Amino acid sequence: MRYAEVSVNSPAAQRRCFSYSIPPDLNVSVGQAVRVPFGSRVLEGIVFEITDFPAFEQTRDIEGTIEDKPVLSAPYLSLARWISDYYLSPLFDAVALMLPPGFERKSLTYISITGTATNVDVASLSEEQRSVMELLSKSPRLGQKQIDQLLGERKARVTVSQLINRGLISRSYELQAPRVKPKTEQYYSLAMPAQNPETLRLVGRSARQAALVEALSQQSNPITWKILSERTNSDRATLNTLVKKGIISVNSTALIRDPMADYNILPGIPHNLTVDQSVALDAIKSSYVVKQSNSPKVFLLHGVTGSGKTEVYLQALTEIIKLGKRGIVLVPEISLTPQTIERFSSRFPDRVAVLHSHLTLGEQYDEWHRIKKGEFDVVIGARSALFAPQPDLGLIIIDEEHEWTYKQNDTSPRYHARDAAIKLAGLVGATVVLGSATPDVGTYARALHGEFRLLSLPERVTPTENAPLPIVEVVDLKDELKSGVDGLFSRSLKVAVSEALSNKEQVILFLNRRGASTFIQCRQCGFVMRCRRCEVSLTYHSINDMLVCHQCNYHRHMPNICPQCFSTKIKFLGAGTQKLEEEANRSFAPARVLRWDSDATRGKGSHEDIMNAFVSHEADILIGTQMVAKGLDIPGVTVVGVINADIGLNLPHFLAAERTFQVLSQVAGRAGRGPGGGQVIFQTLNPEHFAIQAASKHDYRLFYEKEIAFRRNLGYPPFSRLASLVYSHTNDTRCQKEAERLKKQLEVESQAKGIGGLSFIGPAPAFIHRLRGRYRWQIILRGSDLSSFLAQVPLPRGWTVDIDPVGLV
DNA sequence: AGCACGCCGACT
DNA sequence: GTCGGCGTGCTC
Repeated sequence: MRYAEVSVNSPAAQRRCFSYSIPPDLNVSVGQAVRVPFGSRVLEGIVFEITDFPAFEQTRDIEGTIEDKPVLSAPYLSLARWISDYYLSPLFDAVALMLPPGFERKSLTYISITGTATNVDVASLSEEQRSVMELLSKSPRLGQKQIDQLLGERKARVTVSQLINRGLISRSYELQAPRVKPKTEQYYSLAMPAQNPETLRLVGRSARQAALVEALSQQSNPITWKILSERTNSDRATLNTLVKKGIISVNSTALIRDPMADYNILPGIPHNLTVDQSVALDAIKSSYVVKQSNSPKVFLLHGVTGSGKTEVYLQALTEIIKLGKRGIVLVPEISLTPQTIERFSSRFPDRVAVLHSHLTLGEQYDEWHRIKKGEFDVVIGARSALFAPQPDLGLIIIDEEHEWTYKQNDTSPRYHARDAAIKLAGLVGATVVLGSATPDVGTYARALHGEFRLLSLPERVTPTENAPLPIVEVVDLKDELKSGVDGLFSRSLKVAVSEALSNKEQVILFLNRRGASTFIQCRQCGFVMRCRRCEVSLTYHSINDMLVCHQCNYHRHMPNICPQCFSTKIKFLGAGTQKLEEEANRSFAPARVLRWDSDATRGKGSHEDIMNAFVSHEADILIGTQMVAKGLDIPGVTVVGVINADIGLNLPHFLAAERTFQVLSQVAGRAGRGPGGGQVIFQTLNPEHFAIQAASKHDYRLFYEKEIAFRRNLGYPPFSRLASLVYSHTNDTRCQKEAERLKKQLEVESQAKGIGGLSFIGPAPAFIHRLRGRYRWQIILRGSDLSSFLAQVPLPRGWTVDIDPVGLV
């Protein structure tokens, strides 16, 4: 007897496999999808291992296979295992990332009437029971869902159980039918000549059938019903009859749902490389032939905006394709625009697949299967495209590797695509190229330590030879206030904008809105209220007029005067895009102002539309939040103003400075992409803050040195690892109690196991304290190997774990 | 997730 | 006494 270790599609399975026996007549191999009994139900599972000895003694038989061939290969099973172990997610959640779109199938419950139900005493039944029996008398088998709809879920479950106990009905379980299939189109042609005596005999006296046969006999090639029905006034019934009689034959042809169908791709040619680009490309190329060695196969391509990283990616892909291998390119969701897709497709016409969540399920399904067949050299997509089944994978490129969107933080598994990519590359022997103008501090540290290889592109390459990076002016808003300037625009910004407008040039005004109006800052001296222990800014809660640290739960009263300069001008800061729009209209009339944020896009159409309107100079000033910071080159823009450069600094999170630096660097890169050069103005209350200084000087190294020192002092990553544990419950007090209880338990367990270097921050209310009617409290763990420690501690229901969290939870 | 079991308060 | 509320535990 042989046994299979199966990852089962049930949250109950957690990170384990379950052991099943393989019936002798069933052919099962590793990576195959199977149907297995689980409790009273039948579930989908993936075979991880086949053994002679089961890990668990009482095994049940595998019920059957779902497809003949394995759906996952060995490296992907290993990757799923790693994701599950490292991010502490259920194994099947990790597996599900790699399955074909729509492959995951739920278990469905069906209710059928039993033989004894015919002569039942109707009077002995309750009203609900009677209504269920009545519904069942009409159709012998019903989905549990239909009964839920009739009575409401809770009542339905109870009533069904009662009827089962009385032997009147029974339950059965089945796997949901596949949600997507290959799309086919039917082509019709005559199976025998129209004038054949046999044909005439079969058609008989039917005029309609004769007309249809006649119409088809005019066609030399098989045609679709759609076209056929336009040429005749036949109906489908006639067609079906003729098919049944064997006069007409049907051919099914697969129809590919192609997301690239609407693109008109013109082939592009490689650009000449600069010296720096060539050096980078050669280094990447040389890694292709190295089998597996000590030298890292991960590269960090650090290049300022406009330094030609994409050209290096494209040529690195060309080189890997020459070796008969293929690549995957990950870009942040927001950058996955038609422009980006065209840029890659034009270099590899018809050899680029696109994968992202806005495709229909059918398109995703077809792309996935074509990728698996090896039809594409390059797959481009957002985070989850990493798991595309690209055969002979040789190169993974992650553009803008510092972007937070590479971390999945809302649903399990809470994985980071960069780290998963490095793991996958190790498993298949591929090279990884991480690219950024502002690398993640952790990534840069690994590159400096030689774990990754650092490649630099310090110069801009633009059509207008060596266009320098724009000059950034940092304006101290405290000075403006002292000089009596009221409102959102400093004197410098006003002058710059007015000049640009009179030259018929365009302006972008950037407002960093995240976390606005919840922190407290002195308008006189710029002092921000922070937690003494955590260094993060305190968040204002109007309910009790208190300031709260969202990491350690430190509370204090709202001060009336600034603790630093004793001014009374201490208050919440923050302005919305609407307010900015109004003020821009007032100050710069008659300039045309266009607002770009999530509110504006909801009403006026897509991001595309707004962007196109601005590019074609239908507006003079573009106002926006994060969205305007992303990669579009608009030659007409000569002035970029950042209204509140320091708002990001005050997010209650240790990544606040890094985030601010990244956003400001990106914004500063927006200006001066055209021949006229550009001017950037940062307005801030903290002109001397290193994140703002470094961004204004386009100096990554300056930022990095200060930031890494800060991280070292406080023991934050990369000098430690973090895990965030969030407990969610409808009752706030209970939430707090449970969080405190678990913290104590974790402290006790870590001491009992002799694990040192572990510290606990909190418990405290999570940044988003209340979400969908439930309160949330969090504990932050700091240490080195958090996954293996936490794996040993069983967490009660209601807890979620996030390893290496980014952003605010 | 689902489903069973078991333990308490409001009714025929 | 029983029905039905929901906390707890189990699924190879």
